[in-house]
Amino acid sequence: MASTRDSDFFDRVYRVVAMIPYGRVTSYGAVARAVGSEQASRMVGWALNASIKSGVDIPAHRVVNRKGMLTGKRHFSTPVMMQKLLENEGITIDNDSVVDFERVFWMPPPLIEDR
DNA sequence: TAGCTGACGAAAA
DNA sequence: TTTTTCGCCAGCT
Repeated sequence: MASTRDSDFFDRVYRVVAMIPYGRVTSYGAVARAVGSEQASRMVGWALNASIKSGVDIPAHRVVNRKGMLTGKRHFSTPVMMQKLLENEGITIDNDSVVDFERVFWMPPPLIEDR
């Protein structure tokens, strides 16, 4: 029943990030909004960080801040890893920022408590 | 146990 | 227009 909120916030973030399409990016705020806590944008990044440490395989590199800046690249194995992954998907990065950000931006739908 | 930090965002001054 | 402050929630020390 309804309820998948065993892990609460983090689990929701994982799910939203996991559904980001290939070659697309989204922002922390957008994810936060999708999970129901628009103001908790800080936690989104923190959740991704925790996910990496937890071994959860999610495209965290597709999540950038509101400006399209790769602020979270420093948390990856290497600072260039995030940019490299994005470029590998056809996204152009310039000065640690996503070029045509609004064009590749993907707005996550409201998370439906499935399961 | 209690307090600080942290991958952001938006509003106010 | 730019800079600063507050809010958010959970994990870590």
